[in-house]
Amino acid sequence: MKKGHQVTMKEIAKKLGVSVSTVSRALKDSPELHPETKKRIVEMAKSMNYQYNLLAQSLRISKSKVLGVIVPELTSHFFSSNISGIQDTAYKRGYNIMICQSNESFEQEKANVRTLVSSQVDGLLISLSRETKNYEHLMELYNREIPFIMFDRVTEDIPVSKVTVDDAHGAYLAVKHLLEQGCKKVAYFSGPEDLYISKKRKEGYLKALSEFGIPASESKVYMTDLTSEKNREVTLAMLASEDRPDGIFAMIDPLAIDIMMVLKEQGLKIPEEIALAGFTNNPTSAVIEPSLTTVSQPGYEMGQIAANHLLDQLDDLVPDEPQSFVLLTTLVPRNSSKKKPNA
Amino acid sequence: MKKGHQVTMKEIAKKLGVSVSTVSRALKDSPELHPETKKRIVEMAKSMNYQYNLLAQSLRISKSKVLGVIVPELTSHFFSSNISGIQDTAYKRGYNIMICQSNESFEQEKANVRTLVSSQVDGLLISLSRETKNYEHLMELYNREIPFIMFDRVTEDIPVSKVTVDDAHGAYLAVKHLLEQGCKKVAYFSGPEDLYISKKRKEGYLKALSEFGIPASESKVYMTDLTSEKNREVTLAMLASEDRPDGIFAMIDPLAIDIMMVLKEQGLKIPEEIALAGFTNNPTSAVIEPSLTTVSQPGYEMGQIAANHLLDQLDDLVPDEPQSFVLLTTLVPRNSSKKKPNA
DNA sequence: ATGAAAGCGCTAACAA
DNA sequence: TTGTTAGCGCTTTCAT
Repeated sequence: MKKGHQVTMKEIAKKLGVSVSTVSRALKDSPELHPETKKRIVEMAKSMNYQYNLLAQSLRISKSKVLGVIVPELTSHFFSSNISGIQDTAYKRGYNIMICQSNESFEQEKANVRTLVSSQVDGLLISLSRETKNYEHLMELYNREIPFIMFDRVTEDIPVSKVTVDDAHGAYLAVKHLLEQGCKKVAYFSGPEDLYISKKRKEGYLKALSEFGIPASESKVYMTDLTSEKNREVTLAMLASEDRPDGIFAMIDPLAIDIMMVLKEQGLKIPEEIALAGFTNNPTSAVIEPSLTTVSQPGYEMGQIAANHLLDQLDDLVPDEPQSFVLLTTLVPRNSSKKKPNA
Repeated sequence: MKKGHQVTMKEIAKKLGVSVSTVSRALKDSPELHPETKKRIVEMAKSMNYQYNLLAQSLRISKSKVLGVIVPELTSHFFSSNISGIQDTAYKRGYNIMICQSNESFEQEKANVRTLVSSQVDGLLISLSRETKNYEHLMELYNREIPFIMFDRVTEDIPVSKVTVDDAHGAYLAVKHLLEQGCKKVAYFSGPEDLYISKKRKEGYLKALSEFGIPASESKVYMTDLTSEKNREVTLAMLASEDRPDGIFAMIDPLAIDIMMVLKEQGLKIPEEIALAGFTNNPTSAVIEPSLTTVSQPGYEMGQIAANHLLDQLDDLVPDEPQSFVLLTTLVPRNSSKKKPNA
């Protein structure tokens, strides 16, 4: 299937007996043009159904007005919120976005970076895959001075701007809340150890424990690769453990929900026998039963801020020095943790 | 912030004392080249950190290898599944995707079409906004012979390929199931009347009723604009109605879930007093309580099929005639409707 | 097996 | 106020 012919400036010029530059100027609404000529050209363009060729412009001005976005997966509500924020913001500022998903694969992520760079995106917004522990591909972007920033799944090893939430504090709020509800033995269910958010949220967990004078124990930290199978397996292992926890803080909501399913299936009362809190505030968490206590993470706003900052950098509206944006999280107490009626 | 310099073929050519055409041929692995020259060039390119400029290629060959995608919203699980399928497929076949969201606005959708066309996408995949009742912008694409196809939210007024599910049949399955469970008065909760899926699913609803010898009544059809407020309002109106339904088929899961919330809040037993079924099979539906009976709609596969078909058209692998892909849906019976233990 | 040259559609410095 | 010209980075036909 071949595309139909597209009208070019050249054709408009010919029809009107003017030069292409004049057409270009008229269509750009340049002031140094006779209003009459401008009018004729604009009208002719409209009548010929002229459509600007952004590709040609991009090549000429060495700017594509396209932002590349790489996320681990498109179907997670959190990431699609991010993208939504990025897309709306970019669009408002005259940019389009090109999207890739790494599917949590390091190799795929590297390939994504490559194609987006080849496509001449003006900048990139990246959220790292679970597998990414080596940052050479990012270092290369950095060395080649291709503007990019990271969000949510970031690394501190690369000196670029980052947009995250106060992961440690959010986790602290959740765990503190569980302790305030009377939990004595709170477990932390964590994703892969080297994930930035796994670490940060653990910090908050430990801080809350220590504040309540509870000695931390590695036996209360449960690690999963975040697949449903593993989540289930680890939860069952926890239930079978000698010193069964009476409260759980899960690193992300989907994990918390998997845990909840197992607890319910095993006939445990939530929150009476075991309280539960997550992190993200996915839509599901509000409607599940019992409703899930969680920490809200403003995905859409993160996307907006990330995109605006990157575009500000591109437009030299802000200094080039990397900046860190840390968004606030808030605790959303719900029934999965409320042991006390007044809480 | 300015981007760093990018190496071009010209520079490689100069360094090696060959012509640009030779470099181009080497990098394309053209057979009519001395293997030795080819090797030298490829190695030089690597050592100079050469990155292909897809933009320049696109302009030259009049193909961007980019697909444009327009969806009503990015954050819905169904649409992000579609996009995921489209992205994976496109990527595998050497294409990138550019994404826009219409935010359910007709004006925005028209603007999206315009920018994507300006960006010289090779083809478009479109799912219509709720507001779209006028198809001139699509007709223009059609007349300008820009390949595009529609998915999920389609219109029959434009002769292009479409990817949908058997909406009517899926709805029929759901309603039949409710009737088999003993419901006597089944209501249909519908989105905006002129939406393709509203109409199709109503067809299925009516068919099931007639098969069970139940006279259809417009008073059992409840219309909402799908906002949570309106959903709630309409549900309350239904509960207050004289002849209260004992079963509800909701056009999409999010609507079903809003309805469920109101029913639970009003103290109604689901499914005993009122049974409920949705359509889409969102992840939430499986974990909510009671779990929601629904019709599964393969979003990812729809995206794959849509993208593959469009690319097949672009590559002349299939005839240009519009084709309709109707994917099968299956009933997913869950607790929100199971009145009989053996069902 | 390789090079020269034209050109994709546009912009912008320079000329007139 | 408008035109001429060169060129963005690449591909491809036509020579050699």
